[in-house]
Amino acid sequence: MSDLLERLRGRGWRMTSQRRVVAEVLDGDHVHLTADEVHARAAARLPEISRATVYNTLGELVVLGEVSEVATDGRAKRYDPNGHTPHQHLVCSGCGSIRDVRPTGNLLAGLPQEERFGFTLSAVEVTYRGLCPDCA
Amino acid sequence: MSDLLERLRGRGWRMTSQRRVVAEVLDGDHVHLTADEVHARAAARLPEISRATVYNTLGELVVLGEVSEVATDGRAKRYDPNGHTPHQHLVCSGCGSIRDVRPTGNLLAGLPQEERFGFTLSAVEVTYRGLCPDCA
DNA sequence: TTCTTGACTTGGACTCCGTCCATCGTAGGA
DNA sequence: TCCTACGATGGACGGAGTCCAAGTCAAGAA
Ligand SMILES: [Mn+2]
Ligand SMILES: [Mn+2]
Ligand SMILES: [Zn+2]
Ligand SMILES: [Zn+2]
Repeated sequence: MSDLLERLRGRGWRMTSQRRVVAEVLDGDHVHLTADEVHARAAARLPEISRATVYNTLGELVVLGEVSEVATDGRAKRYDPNGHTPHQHLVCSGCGSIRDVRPTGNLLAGLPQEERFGFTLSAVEVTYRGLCPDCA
Repeated sequence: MSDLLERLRGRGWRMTSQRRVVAEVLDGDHVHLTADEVHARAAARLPEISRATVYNTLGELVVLGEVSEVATDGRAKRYDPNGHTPHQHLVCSGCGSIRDVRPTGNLLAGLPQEERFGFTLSAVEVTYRGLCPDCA
């Protein structure tokens, strides 16, 4: 994602300091931050950045496929900078921590034709739940 | 779920008209209603029932395992009366409709040991996304 | 370099979903 | 029938996210 800014410029984005800072925050550790966490980290570099702009920018990055949204529960959505490498999530039922995981096999294949009810499948999201070593 | 009321009585539930009505609403079609939809249907039979009571009762039913919560997006949670038969969901990206589906195979088996990071797995949720025949 | 303009940002109001709480009512046992 | 602890009520409250009118500024034009 280091060339994210290039790709955005290539797509005609006006490169503002706000967008740059949000992109840099996501470019750091591959964790799964909430919008407010992104805002807090962005504000550390650019104090006046508004929540609305963080939401706008995250939404744009999602549409562009650079970032994906993860909604594991009824809490705040988390933003996943790992947008280009398909993967699934392992969520701790205790502390809520999230790990990226790569299950084997074709997940779509698990749903037999007669269970598809005429739908055109496009994606599968799998959430594995359990207790992490610390919470066990 | 027709004997739900029996099971609840057996668990020491005080049987109020409110709880009875909420259970009856869920006992109808096996659809996936939001809490407010449950409230609307319950209020058709018992006009004074409050939203708080609907939320309380749904929460209790979830804890008892009679009903499960489904959070497919950032919108309102949906309540699934199909609590005793494990199944997954097929969600239309167009209209948001939800169907119960039963994938084949052991879903937990898809996550190899070295991808479990010491977690003790307890459940897997799979959401298949695509377009329903109407939206395609 | 300066000018111009429409894309972008801002902050606050607003909505939606859900929780909390003080108070009132009642199911069900004595 | 009476008592009382459990449950219901509704209104205040909170978190997450959206919307909007007004102000700002990135970047192309000259
Ligand atoms: Mn991820
Ligand atoms: Mn279901
Ligand atoms: Zn944990
Ligand atoms: Zn549809």
